[in-house]
Amino acid sequence: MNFKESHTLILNNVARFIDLTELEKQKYISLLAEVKVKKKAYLMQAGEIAQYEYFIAKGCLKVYTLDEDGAPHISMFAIEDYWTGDMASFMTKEPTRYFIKATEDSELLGISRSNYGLLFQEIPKFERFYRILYQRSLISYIRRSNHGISLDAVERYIAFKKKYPKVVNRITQKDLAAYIGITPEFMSKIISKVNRM
Amino acid sequence: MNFKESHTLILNNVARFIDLTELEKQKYISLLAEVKVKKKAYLMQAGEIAQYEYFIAKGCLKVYTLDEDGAPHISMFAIEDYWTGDMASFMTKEPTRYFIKATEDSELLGISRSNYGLLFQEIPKFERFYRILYQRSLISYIRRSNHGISLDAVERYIAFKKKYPKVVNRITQKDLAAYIGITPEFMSKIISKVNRM
DNA sequence: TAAAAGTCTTAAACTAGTTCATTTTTTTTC
DNA sequence: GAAAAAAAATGAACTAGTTTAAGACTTTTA
Repeated sequence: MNFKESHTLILNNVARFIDLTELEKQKYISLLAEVKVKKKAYLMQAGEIAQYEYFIAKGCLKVYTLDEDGAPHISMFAIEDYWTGDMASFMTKEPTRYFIKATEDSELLGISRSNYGLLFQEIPKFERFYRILYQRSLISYIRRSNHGISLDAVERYIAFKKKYPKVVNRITQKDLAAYIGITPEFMSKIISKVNRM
Repeated sequence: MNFKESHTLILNNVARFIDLTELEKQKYISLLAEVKVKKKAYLMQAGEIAQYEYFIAKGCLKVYTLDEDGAPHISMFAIEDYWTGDMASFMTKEPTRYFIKATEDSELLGISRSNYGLLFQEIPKFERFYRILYQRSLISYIRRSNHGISLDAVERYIAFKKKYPKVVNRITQKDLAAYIGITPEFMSKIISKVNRM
């Protein structure tokens, strides 16, 4: 994939909520950095300060923390047409507690902190874009955290498969367990149980 | 409390992120509805379509869903200077799955769906206000959903007490259990255990 | 201010999910 | 394409949190 394609993708993503003139499109693209991450490479590691927010043009990454026992907790799988990063660290400049690791060769577009600030000055419409983007993210986070509490592990697995059917086939069972919030052993049990149903 | 006080509160809240002229302040206030809810009364019930987003000037409310077994899961306690409602239902006009019930006599300011739309037309600065508000909510939701997964019940209780020391004394142990995600019986055990430490 | 309703405590039996240990299968790497 | 590394499956012993039940304490309401 050349960068023309990733630019088209991100412009289509933005066009969901705001209309940009040709000039604004060019300006926006000029504020983005092109980033490639090989499978198993890290885009971010705990302790660093997040310098970019990312749009994924191609590939798949897992976003996770490690608890005190060193066990990973995956908070999201980021694929094409999604946004990722650690907004808390990006905004506050505090060190992140997240790792972001590519599970496939991936191509991203990143916006730096200073360009993120510039963007609102130069194209105020982007306040609206991000207002709507964050509003929608908030809605889906709230839904998800409710599911996390009120459903048992089997139901959470079935809900994930239903909501992200394409993702299930691109990730390992172990990573899925770390996302669902159970051990790989129990995940294995669940899957063979669900398949038998 | 008369409404002047609640207006001052909401304007101070908004002033955290944007500056308004006197005229804009008046315009904004004119778009808000004054709402009072008595203790134990509902601000919202599952099945309704959310018509307002609310700012709490005074009081305390619990936001919760009921699972298939009829057990409540509290997703937040909303107190003075916080915002509440069901944004998903407010935005999509789908019926809400939430109940919002006052745990104390409360006074709120509500913005209707049509006024929310108007607000952005009349005072575009509010795109920025909500962009930042949602961004910060998102950050705290992400933090919280991570805690929910990686901490055990005792740790979740201690974290809640530390983060919201004023709220703990205003709610019942039963409601706290429904928020932490455990049974009231186990909550009772935890509290006597933590007090003995 | 008495009775009713709701909340809190305690304890024993139970269950969803963990831990640990071993074997089989799949994927990666040279 | 063989060897090494990682992922998946299986099973037995274990634990954090649930369920059920019953009595004590507090708050609400008439």
